[in-house]
Amino acid sequence: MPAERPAPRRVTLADIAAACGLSKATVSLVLRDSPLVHADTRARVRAELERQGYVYHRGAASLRRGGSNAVALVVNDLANPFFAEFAAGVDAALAEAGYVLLLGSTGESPERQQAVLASLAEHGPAALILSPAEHTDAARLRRLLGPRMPVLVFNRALDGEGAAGWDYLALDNRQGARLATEHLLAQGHRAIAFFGGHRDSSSCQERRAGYRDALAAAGLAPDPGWLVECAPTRLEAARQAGALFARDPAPTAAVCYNDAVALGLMAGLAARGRRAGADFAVVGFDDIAEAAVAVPPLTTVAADPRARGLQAARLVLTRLRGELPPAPHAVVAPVALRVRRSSLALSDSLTEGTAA
Amino acid sequence: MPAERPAPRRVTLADIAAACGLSKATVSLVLRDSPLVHADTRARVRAELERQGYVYHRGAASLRRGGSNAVALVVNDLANPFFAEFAAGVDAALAEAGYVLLLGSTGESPERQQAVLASLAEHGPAALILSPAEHTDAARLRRLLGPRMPVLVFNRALDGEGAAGWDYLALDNRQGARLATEHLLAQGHRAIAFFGGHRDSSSCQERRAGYRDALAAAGLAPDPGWLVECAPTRLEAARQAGALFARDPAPTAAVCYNDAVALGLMAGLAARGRRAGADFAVVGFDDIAEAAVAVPPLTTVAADPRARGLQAARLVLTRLRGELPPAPHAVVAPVALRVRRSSLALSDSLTEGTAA
DNA sequence: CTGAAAGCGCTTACAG
DNA sequence: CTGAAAGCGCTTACAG
Repeated sequence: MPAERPAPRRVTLADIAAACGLSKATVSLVLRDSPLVHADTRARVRAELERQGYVYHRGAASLRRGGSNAVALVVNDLANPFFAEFAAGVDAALAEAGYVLLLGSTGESPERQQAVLASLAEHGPAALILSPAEHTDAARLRRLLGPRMPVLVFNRALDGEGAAGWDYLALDNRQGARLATEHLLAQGHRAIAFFGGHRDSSSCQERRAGYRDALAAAGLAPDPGWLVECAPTRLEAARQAGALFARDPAPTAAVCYNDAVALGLMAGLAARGRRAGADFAVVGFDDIAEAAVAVPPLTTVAADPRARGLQAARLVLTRLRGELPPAPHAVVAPVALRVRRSSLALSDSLTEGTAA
Repeated sequence: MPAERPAPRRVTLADIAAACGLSKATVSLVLRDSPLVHADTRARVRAELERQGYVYHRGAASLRRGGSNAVALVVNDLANPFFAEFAAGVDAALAEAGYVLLLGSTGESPERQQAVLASLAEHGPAALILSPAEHTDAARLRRLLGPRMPVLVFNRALDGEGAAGWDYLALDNRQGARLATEHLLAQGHRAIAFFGGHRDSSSCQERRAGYRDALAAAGLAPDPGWLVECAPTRLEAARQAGALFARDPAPTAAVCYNDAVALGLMAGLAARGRRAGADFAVVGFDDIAEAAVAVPPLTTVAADPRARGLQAARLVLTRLRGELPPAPHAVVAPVALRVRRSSLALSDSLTEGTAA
């Protein structure tokens, strides 16, 4: 920006010190509320700081001290409500603690993830909260981040040597899928599919395990044809809906990998003349905002992403304060079933109930 | 993080220089791809950089050069899909240009906004993209940000001296509301309300102006009772729905301040036994994801927040390159009507059409 | 094509 | 309670 006046130099500690007839050292102590400084001096400095519109230069301070009040957050897709709410939670907790958020997103690409992290790492964040892209190579990540950066892995497990020593916050995927499946069993469904997700992602594996747990506890074995993979997006789910009915006996209900898939499935069912909640029961996972306003409203497993974000940030802050044991800390966040109308028993009708 | 080994000192330019038998200056030149350096030297340095896992220290570089590759983005609420998608667009464009995103959110509180900006400013971002909180005091903001920070104000106009010289990117609110209103007129509605928003926000004023434009062009004057204020949230809108029917003649359609309000109104209508799209026509503004899956699908004005984010970031990057005229640059982004089923003429039925 | 030196704005022992 | 000096890791003229 071309300025009229010849670039009004930035106000520094030296300016304040000179104006007060003090040394930079003393002004610096005032800035950090040192009790060493005489109250009168402090007041004088404070006034001058204010008068000149001084802005602290954190870069310089970080350089000198070797530290930073920035925390990096890298998610897959900020436009995904799950991650947006997660990020909002992280941001709130960090801001409260006086930290600043450096944000990046990867679009599920390990390559972009590497590039984004390299760029963020140059800013020397105090810690990293990472929701890893699919097929992340932990060893490669570790090479980039070095041995000392505190890392909290969120949502998807990272295996191998690389991830050793990194903290981990996950949803209780297994329990969530178990609850979802039990709910359908309780409504009389016996032929229950698990729909969507990629088999090789840790969260999908865990959710499938919970699904199997519940079936096994009910003495049922899932028909292999009831395990349908698809990308965790609405569009793909709508396209794959037909795969559920390829076999005989076809399922009468499905536990879905997540809400996006569940909503896509509901659209796919409609396109086939089937009504979710009436002809076919559906349960999702995540409880995104749309779940409540879908028609019929979607029964789902609530992950409370904002609470997860707060939790993640607090974990990291605790780690930074050195108050966490050195061993990697793994936390599994509880999850709850939110029952709505997409998962009625086959015999129930949808004509009851009121509009959303 | 307590480390086993006694804190393996960070690798610096000096280390690389020493290992290569060169000076720091030369290594620094290699880092910035200076053509001055001999190709062999460059290769040698590159290899050593890689071997030692060197990480550039941008803080130090910024301190010396006086510049930064960070851009700050401050929005009202990251959990709001409109802002989440906007932020995703900003992030994508910045990352592509090698910039890094510093994120903050204000929750519509001018106090928090002031605090968040103060915190971000200490990191010396190259520029700021700000979607201001309601009732922002531009002069106060200016005092905090100083005279030199390039600022792009998004979405809501800031008035007074304070905002002088700041760039501005807005939606074409007036035109959007006009399109929405014309659409309802074309379907035969004559008694059309403007529902939701706060009268004192610039975007609400603009949208109301577009609404009046369209009515005036059709030779109609809005009944004052058809201008209903309410907070731009779903819940408040649902509560206020009744206010539309307080007067006689009651409107048969409403242009809503945004989609959240429109969805709330649809729920409020349902609670009163009226069906949106059949008994009462509704149009929204924003085209959030839920608009397409609502029942009936919501006709709305598409703002394409992701595209706005890309646009905002590009504007700022152009400004930083000094390629924009010094005068403040104001851009009004076009907006388009997305016709769906919530805005049918009263006579139409909802039984036609296929599922979303 | 490469090096020696100064300096960006802060903080931190160390004196006094 | 306050000050002088060194140094964090880089870049930038200036020499050569």
